[in-house]
Amino acid sequence: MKIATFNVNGITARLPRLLEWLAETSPDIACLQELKTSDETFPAAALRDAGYSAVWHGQKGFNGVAVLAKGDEIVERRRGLPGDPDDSHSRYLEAAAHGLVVASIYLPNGNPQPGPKFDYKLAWFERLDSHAAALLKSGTPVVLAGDYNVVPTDADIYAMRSWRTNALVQPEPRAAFARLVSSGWTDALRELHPDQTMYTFWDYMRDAWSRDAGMRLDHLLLSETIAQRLVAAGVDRNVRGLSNASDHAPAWVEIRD
DNA sequence: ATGACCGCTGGAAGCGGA
Repeated sequence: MKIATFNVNGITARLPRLLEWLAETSPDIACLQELKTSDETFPAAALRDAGYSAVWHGQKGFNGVAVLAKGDEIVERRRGLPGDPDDSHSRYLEAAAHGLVVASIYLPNGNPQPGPKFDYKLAWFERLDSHAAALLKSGTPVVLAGDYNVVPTDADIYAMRSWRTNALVQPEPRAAFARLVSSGWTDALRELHPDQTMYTFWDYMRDAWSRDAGMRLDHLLLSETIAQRLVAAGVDRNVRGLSNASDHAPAWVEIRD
């Protein structure tokens, strides 16, 4: 079974590329981020025609997350993280499909830092940490997949020089990510590819793609019973090189049945 | 090298993104 995550950077603009990618790679479950559209304008019919059921939490203009599952399997479990009733951003959606629980995560970017957006990022991370602990405690097989907006280590970015003050590489979100992983999750891409660059994002600016000036921002964290079944993990880099591409490429894991 | 690219909104330039 293949589970993927893809920050589409606008599902309206990206729909042709998204449908191509689904047809070519046929993930059983796909988590999407940055829909940048409202619930009413989510392209559910086109995805259904492509063979996928979906749950989604849209937001006009920015944010927005969805989970797709092959067939009619998907059931929504939760929209939004517990812990802050005033949080209006569409950044967390949890669903059950094909015998798993899967969450689509779009962690706040946090720039500029320091500042209120960075504080929001760290607070959101704490709420994710608490909820992830509750999921682990339940014993359910879980995949937490999405755009964490964290470059975990210096090995996950082409160069630190022009990003040193950026929220993506600060010690606090890095520590939060490391703490989350060490609480019982497996960072699937790093687990199977400890020494390779596994970039998932290349900036539109400064010819980042052609220079391979990328970074690893999109992660799939596996609970223990899923991690034991992990057989492959990768990034569909070619998707980033297409015309009208998102600035992220899909990342995926293959789980033994 | 603080470089100027995208998508979206609104109906122009500005915001948010990373």
